[in-house]
Amino acid sequence: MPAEFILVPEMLKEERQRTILNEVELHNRVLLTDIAEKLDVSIDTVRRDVKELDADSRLRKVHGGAVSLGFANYSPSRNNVYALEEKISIAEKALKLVKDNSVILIDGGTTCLELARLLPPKIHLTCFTLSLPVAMELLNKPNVDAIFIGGQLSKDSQITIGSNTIHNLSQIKVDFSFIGTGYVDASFGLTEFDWDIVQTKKAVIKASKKTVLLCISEKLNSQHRFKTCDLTDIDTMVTELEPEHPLLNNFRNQEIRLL
Amino acid sequence: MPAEFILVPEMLKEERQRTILNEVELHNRVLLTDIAEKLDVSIDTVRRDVKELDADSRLRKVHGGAVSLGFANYSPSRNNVYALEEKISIAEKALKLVKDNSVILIDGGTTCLELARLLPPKIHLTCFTLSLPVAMELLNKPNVDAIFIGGQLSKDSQITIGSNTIHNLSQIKVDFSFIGTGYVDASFGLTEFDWDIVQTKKAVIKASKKTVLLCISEKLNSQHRFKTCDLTDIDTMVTELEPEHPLLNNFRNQEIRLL
DNA sequence: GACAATATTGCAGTTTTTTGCTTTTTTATT
DNA sequence: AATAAAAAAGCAAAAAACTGCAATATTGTC
Repeated sequence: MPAEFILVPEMLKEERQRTILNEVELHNRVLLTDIAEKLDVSIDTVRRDVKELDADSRLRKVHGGAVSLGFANYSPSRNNVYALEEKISIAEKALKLVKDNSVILIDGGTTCLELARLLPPKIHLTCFTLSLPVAMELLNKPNVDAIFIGGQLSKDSQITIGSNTIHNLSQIKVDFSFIGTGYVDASFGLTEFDWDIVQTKKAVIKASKKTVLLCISEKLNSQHRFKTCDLTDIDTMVTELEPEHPLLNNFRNQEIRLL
Repeated sequence: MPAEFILVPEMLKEERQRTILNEVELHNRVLLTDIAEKLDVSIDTVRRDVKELDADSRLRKVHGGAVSLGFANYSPSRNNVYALEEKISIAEKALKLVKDNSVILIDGGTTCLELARLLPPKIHLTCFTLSLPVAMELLNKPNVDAIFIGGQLSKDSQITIGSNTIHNLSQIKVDFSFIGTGYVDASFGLTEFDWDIVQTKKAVIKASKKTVLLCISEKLNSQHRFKTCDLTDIDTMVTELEPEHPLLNNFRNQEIRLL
């Protein structure tokens, strides 16, 4: 810097960062260049400030600017998830079926949510979902193009259901869908407690070239009142067990891949 | 120091620190160089004073100066929504426009989220939204029939955008929509940073009989690159200010209701 | 009051931070 | 794949902070 231009810092770093934060909170999104111009400092300084604020989790740095955290740090309490270990191991196995640049659909339920959570940051996907928690999770995946299937929201299952949802599903065809189920039995197939959800799951299966069922072993050999589909409609069933495990014997003679 | 210039300290250390503290409280920040000049002591002395005051948690020392504690303080654990008080007061005012058994739409953004949050448990509504956080909130309202407008998810704004969303919006007509905006100006109208979001907001407005803008006063008289609509397209604007507040003068001669 | 022990202040030299600029690498878009 | 924009890395100048030190002030004790 030429000696004759002595810059008196008219602003402390602290103030500057406070201003940036205000701007971000206020407008949800800012450009680094705009900030630099407004504060009359170099873009580098702004970039460094934003980097710091990001490190402190005060905002989120994005290419070219920054966005407010909002609810990005939304963390549904994962502590009280039943059989989390098993579900994670299922999700890990299912993850191997997810090919880069494919088009998939992820259903609701805690096991499917784990799958969404485990998607690596670098994977490139088009991912449909009708689950609010899954959608929230997909927001954190930089290379996943997430599309939400709209419709009426079911309060307990946190997914969209109903005719609108089903119609929207009828418009798509994905490579793989990953679904959960309430109950599964080798001869009765997949069943549910709720009629609306059954209708939605049917539409999901119809919208998929291949359907993968994620299901902890505890649900095997159980059934309820409304039927989603036969086991033959499922291409792959993933449990936390080894595929050779005796508990899976009933499912072995079906035309279904165990994983 | 030459013996003939004996400087009687016209100020005790105690007084000096009191003065520094006052200055900080008054202006939220202070430069060490300014203080040194003002008190006519060396910069080192000021530095040492500030260091002490910092150690006593009376202010926070930063590079080049000091800032008041309140200024620097933030509670990351606490709900870190910017200007939460104002937004709640806006949401409370807007809530009065929400009639039982009506059909409304709630946009994304923190202010709109507060509105969703404030919906009383007993209110009976059909509520559309394209915001994931708002949808999550609506799940807690037992008597609200929530419908999610599906489409491509925008990671930053956490709302659905794009042609599919716009098409879905074209199929509905709600009594009231409650929207936010990035920027608003009396003559330039509502503007945004993001083109896709503008298109979506346009579709929202078109899908509404009446549109209510929720906007904290800090955003008044600001603008950005893409235009959502003119102020005349908005029926009611809700800020945290009294409708008679001078800051709203520019907006008074428009055909818009201030609240 | 004398005097030693302690604290305060300013100064000079050194180290650390901050900032803007340039160059290279990465990322996004067409 | 090509292009343009943004980010990262390295560099240098300047401001600020720190360190040790000497001069001075203050305090406590006799």
